[in-house]
Amino acid sequence: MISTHTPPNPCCTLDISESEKERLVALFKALGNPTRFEILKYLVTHPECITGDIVEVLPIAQATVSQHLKVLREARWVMTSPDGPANCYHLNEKTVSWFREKVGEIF
Amino acid sequence: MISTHTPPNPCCTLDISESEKERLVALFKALGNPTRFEILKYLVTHPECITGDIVEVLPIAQATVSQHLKVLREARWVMTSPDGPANCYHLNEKTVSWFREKVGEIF
DNA sequence: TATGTATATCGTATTTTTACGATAAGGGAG
DNA sequence: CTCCCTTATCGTAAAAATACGATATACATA
Repeated sequence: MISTHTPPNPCCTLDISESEKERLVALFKALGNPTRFEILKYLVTHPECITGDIVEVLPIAQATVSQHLKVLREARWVMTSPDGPANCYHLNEKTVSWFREKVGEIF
Repeated sequence: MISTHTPPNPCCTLDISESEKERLVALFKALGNPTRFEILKYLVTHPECITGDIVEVLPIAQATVSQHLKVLREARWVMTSPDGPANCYHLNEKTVSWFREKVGEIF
């Protein structure tokens, strides 16, 4: 059988800047972990909850949850605001809508 | 300051099955890597290309590209069909639309 | 069947991620 | 100031991801 392949056209590429690409990869990476996905899913339905609530729901140590929350914070999937001695977590709606927009553009 | 926090309502959760969750996490994880994201981005604008085309574009070894392609295959982000002695890669449109749909449902 | 081309897989070294207990840090109550 | 509650960070061990050269596999052709 003879190959039907022709070399790809090098001119056309998606209009995504390097920094946008890095940002998107970071967002994908942050959610590419079962625990962090679970946390985000929880925050969708429990918009205002403190760290302790999340720790209670998950079967892992408090230190590990805190570490995962840090990853989600640094990826800006979530934001936090102090609530007495605790920390209140909620989705970062800006990130969510930006992510959806970009996913729509790419695919 | 007194905390304004009230315990979260445990009854409501997103309607996502365990298997759907695992599938979504795997999709996120697969794209949470700069090289694999680059490959997928390339496939969007170069719908029918062989492994060698991708290897030429990327600054990493052929073996590494092949390994990343395997991850994308196993996550079902891409499909492959033989083309002579080579392998022709293309996006898995079913996965793309399912992913978009689920992202829309969650966020 | 022997050869060349294209790609996947193997074995392995290095880096990164993940998880934990222990400890520190920040704020409110007494 | 001292105690307590909540959460973040530190130090570290184990597991997973990443990258590479070398090698195997698959296919087409002479």
